[in-house]
Amino acid sequence: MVRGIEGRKARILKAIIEDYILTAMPVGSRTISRKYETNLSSATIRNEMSDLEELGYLAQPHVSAGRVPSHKAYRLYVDDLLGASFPEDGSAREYFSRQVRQMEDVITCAAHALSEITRYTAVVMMPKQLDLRISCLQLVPMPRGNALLVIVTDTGAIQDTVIRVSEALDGDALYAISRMLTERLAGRTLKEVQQMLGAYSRQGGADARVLQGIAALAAQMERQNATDTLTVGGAHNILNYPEYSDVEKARAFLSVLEGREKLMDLLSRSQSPFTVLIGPETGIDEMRDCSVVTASYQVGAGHRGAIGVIGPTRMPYMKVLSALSAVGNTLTEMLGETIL
Amino acid sequence: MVRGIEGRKARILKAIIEDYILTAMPVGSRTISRKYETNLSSATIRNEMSDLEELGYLAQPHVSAGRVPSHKAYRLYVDDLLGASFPEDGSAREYFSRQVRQMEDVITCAAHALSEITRYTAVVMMPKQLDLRISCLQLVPMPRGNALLVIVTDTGAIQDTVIRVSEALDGDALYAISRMLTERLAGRTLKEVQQMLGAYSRQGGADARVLQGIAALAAQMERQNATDTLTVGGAHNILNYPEYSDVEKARAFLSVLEGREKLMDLLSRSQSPFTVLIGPETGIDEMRDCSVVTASYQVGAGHRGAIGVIGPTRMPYMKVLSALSAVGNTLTEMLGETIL
DNA sequence: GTTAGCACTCGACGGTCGAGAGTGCTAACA
DNA sequence: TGTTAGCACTCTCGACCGTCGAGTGCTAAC
Repeated sequence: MVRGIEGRKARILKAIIEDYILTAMPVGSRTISRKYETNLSSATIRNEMSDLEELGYLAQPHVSAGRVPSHKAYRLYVDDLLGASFPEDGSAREYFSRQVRQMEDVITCAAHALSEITRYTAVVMMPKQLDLRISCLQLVPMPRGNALLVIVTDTGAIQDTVIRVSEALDGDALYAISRMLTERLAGRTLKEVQQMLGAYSRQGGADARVLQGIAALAAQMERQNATDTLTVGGAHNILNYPEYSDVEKARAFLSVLEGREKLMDLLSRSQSPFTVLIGPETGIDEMRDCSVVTASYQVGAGHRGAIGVIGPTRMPYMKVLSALSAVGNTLTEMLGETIL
Repeated sequence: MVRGIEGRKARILKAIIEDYILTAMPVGSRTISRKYETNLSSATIRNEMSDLEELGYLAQPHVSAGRVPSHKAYRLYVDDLLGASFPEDGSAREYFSRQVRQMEDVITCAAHALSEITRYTAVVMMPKQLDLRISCLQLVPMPRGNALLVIVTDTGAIQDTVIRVSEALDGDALYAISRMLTERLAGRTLKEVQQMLGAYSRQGGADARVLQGIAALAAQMERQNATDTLTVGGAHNILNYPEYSDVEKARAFLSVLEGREKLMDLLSRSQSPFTVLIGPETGIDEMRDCSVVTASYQVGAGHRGAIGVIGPTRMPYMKVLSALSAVGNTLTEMLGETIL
């Protein structure tokens, strides 16, 4: 324990917190005396607990119940943990074995991995990327007068869509068009492309469809990249914990997850390397019994994304930090490989 | 009501079912007398209800509670509905406005639409496609020595992945390779491609990476298409209904949704145009208080997929059928356009 | 065939009571 | 001065009980 509390008191507080994390039940003096501080009697523990309560670290649901750690106690406990080092969860990488297509897939994969490792709700945020520039543009022939329009940006982001083209165009013709388009559009930002093509396609003509398709795809791509993307995994893991055995509370919690704004806000407050928000610190009423543990990860040059775990305040922070650390590193690695 | 029950009894039973659907509370004789059959006294209704109970259409939770429809009653009610015509939900199309990339996106979109319209859990199944043949194969240049490998099949399915290539290869070179590969591989099944390339890539050499990439992508594509794909939307809508106000039940329900096998089974029993499985008919214990309403939709030539809604037995079947009908048709249309 | 009336049943609700858990306080002890 | 045993006290929880009200089934009259 960092400060404010010395040796024995600190040990007792820690024991109470850890027992409460395991059992979710108010911890009595006798439990501590038997399981943790076997050389002290329950009466002694009681005196210490009484002190700790006065200091604001413990609370009693009612007079004849045991003690429950306060948010202040968790704060102390977590700050202590964050100062120490913790092992990286070795099993994390296994969860990434599935097919990974591009950024979005990696993100989704990470969210699932994190929620499966921790058994809590996981959130992964991908930072927005502004002013993407087109690096390449290609039409791939498809059956029956369709073509797949693929746009690749300088950052390696990919977006594609199926458009209709004249049936007369074969692969070579489509490639010729692709080449010409790439020549004219490479290096332009998505916004510029939209403006340029807006003018063209209003003229109508044979290949207006292609140009319209490009403009639409560019617009969509920009829209998608201008906002931070957020993925949630294991949303209903929360039902596994007695804190949310009340359906109303669980529903409220899940609603917050659905309306992404508040989550965004939480993750954007993530600082490097780890941030822990406990209960009321989240600023979200439906999460007053939750903690949010976040870590940031590196995406290419300078961009930072964030990953986080949301669970009851009474969560095994050590394990969660290990998992976050592992998933965050894996993420940085994978995104470095495929994208940067 | 189709058979077994004549005029007034049928009307009363219908009234009971519809009231129960609205309120989720046992329906008393007085309620029916006042709200539905105002020209009959509650005593008369009581007599009829007593008959209906003897016939197995109603049940009493306890002697002084009202009556609750049995599964047999729902069966009758639903069979009656299925015989009639119902309006198509006009608002369905609005939900499809988002970006739609290819089959998977359409499926996801449909699941969300369906769950938002009905406020229940929606499932959408895409049928497996065996023996896909390659129609085109193309490498799109990406920054920093990467390329996007795109495979298009004759059915219009698309799969892509990022692979590393020699930095010396520019767009034209990649197109030349693409052309050659397409020439050699077009018309082959994914399995054949894997076999052919397995041999090549073992030889090593400069472009072994490309061939390996193709083989891997083909393998993945086949894996993905060989199994039916399933998407679930609005899973936790179930929490909105008093039938699942017990967290344990809700959890069990959500677990069934996660382990997809049982869902697959349910959807594969879907017959054209609509199928309704009531409570125990689902064969899933965790869903004994649920009904599953499914519809099938057309995917291209001959293939049929299925969409479904899962909610409490006491659901407004009429509305659900309307929604299914609308989403199913939209789906057929969209897949017809872009894929077929 | 329908209805009013009435006795009856059963769950929901609120109150009471005893058991058990855990506390705080006090006094004795090292 | 710190630790501990002992004890009275408080509070929750489950069991039990009586009341209330909803809804039924039955009977007799229309």
